[in-house]
Amino acid sequence: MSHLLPILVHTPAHSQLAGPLTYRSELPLTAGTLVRVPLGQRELLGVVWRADAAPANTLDPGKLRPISSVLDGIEPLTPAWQQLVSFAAQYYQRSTGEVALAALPPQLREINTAQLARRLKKHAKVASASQGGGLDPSNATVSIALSAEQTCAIDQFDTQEGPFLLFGATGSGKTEVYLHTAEHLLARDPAAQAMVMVPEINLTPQLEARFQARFGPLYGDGAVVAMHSGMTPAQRLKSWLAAHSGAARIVLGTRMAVFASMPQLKLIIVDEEHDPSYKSHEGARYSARDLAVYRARLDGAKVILGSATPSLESWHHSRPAAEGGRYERLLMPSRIGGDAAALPLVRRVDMNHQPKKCVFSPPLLAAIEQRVARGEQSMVFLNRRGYAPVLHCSDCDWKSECPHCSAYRVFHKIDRTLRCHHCGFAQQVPRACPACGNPDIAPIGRGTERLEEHLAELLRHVRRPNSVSEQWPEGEPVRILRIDADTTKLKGELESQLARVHAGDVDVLVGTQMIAKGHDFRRITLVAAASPDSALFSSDFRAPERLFSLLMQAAGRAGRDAGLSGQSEMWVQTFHPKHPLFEALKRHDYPTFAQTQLKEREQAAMPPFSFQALVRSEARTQEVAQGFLTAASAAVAPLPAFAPLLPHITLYPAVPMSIQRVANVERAQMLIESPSRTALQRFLTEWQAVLHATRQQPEGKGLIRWAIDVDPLAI
DNA sequence: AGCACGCCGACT
DNA sequence: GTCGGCGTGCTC
Repeated sequence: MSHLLPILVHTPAHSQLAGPLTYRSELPLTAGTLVRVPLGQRELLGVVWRADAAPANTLDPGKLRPISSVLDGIEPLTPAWQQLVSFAAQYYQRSTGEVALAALPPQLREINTAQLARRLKKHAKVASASQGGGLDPSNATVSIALSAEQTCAIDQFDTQEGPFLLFGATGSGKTEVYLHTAEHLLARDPAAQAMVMVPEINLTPQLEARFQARFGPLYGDGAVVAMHSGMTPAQRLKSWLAAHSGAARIVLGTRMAVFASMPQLKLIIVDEEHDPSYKSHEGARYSARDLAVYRARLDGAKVILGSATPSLESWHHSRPAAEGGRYERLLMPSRIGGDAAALPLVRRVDMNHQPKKCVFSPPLLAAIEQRVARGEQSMVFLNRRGYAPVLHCSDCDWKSECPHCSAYRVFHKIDRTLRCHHCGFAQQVPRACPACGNPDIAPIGRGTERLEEHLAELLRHVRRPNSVSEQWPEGEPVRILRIDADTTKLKGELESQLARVHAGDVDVLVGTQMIAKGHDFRRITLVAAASPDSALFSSDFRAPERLFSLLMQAAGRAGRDAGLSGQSEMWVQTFHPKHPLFEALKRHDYPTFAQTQLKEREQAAMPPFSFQALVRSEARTQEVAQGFLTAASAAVAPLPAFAPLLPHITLYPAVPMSIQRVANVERAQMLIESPSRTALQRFLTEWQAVLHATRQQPEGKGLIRWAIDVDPLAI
């Protein structure tokens, strides 16, 4: 007698195939088993979602198709993993099939059973060969002296349940705490696994190296595996199988790693938990940080969120339990190395009192020159790449608008192009104004390219004193290096450029936020934010939080070498030196900043005191994009299912997105807000059907696509 | 989402 | 005369 099984395949929520599909199988299969099934003309990877009875549905059981094959050799996915997927799909309003299959390595979807069997065989051989390399963990404990704060944090971690928010200043040794907690865990439980998440691929190599150095000798080279989108499909499959089989003890990766199958997961670490990169921007728009906390509960694992500038959400969750907090705060306010390793002095330059239109204020320039003279390194960052954000004709007022987007094309002097940073459209810079023929078209504003050029000009006469050579009898010229997305497009370029900085082959580093994050520059004693003001008055209510976090992280780049930290400085050029954000920055005082921000958020009923979702729509015209949203929200009122929900929901009008047109597609959005997460969830679940139906209505004609973003980061 | 089928414009 | 555009429709 054959069994009927509900099986998930990759089908989007807005198709009629939202739920699991039913297939026949001669053999009974447990839930979580990976199978291949026919769907139409194709054969797809599927996951058996439940082992027992198939759901009653209207399909004729005689017409159900049989499973093609079972991917034996791969253990079924665990109930906890299935629950994580179910929750994520429901919370982020996507189909379970889409989330489940997107969480599996892409190569698993393509591979057939025979290929897989071959891979597994190879895999097993390699695994058994490297097994012998491990030492006895008990006598190999690496002893690095911990600070009192680190010891205290680790003790708290050991004795409490969590979730934990590790609030530690940059340089306070958070990584060492991560290593210790993982080490304890793996030594205590020979099967236990740990997951470590970092926000960006760029940051994985250095952390991976540290974990590999610590755990490789104990558990063999295969014990630490990486998971991020920069890996080849084959590498990803390999890591996934290692994690799934339990061979990998530590999985280190970006947000996608939160879905890794780890049957013995006992510890999750989310480093730089405030970083916006943890929020996915396509497909299911999940927050890996939030899912990590949820997953920890499902798997019975402990979770640590670490940051020097936590997200206001996490900070709020870690308020005292008496006030309703749910996270334990672990505090590490001091830098390692005692008084000598003090945080850098923050200097604000009031640009109102500097020469008009100057880019580098005289005092900042003098400070940089001083560092050069002392043989120390400086770092200047500016949140805009390219040479100038706009090209402008003074005669006819022509500007370098992108023909496909509602944005200016950025002037890149290096290859004399105008490039749209939204759609990628690039052209050679015209010799004269394309509108009126005026040859005098000028760049407005500045990006990192121009900053680098300008700085080189200003420092032209400055000489480095050391290593006096015959070629440069009066000392060598200043060496400036620019690092941004343009200089690091090719693989390995970032690494080689960072290596130059570390080797001391660079005096001044210029770049975007990229250089402010994570990289551990030992010899930098001056960090400068060239022009951070724009974020102060942004319409995005999270802009101040992001700016503060960026500046704190940047400040943390300075003086990491204890011997140099006494003289390290963070410079901020601003027209608003008395702004509370900079006041708090000067004192390195995140708690006060957070308190002020949270108070404002509470008064304005914004997250984390309310819950938001965004529906975005795209069409050829703004009218269609907005019309669809308006129609879908209007359709809600007469439906009885919404009656109990509507009192708790605020539906805002449809508006164009801040960059309204990208690649000739008009974009609109609608904000939905509620003081109750549950009410918002219920509303969205009901509304999905309405949105789908609206697409079939006249108002949906011409719509390209729509998507729901729960807990959006930018509005 | 894929992949078919299906009906209208510029090419070997 | 075909190749190929993307508009509906279906897949357990």
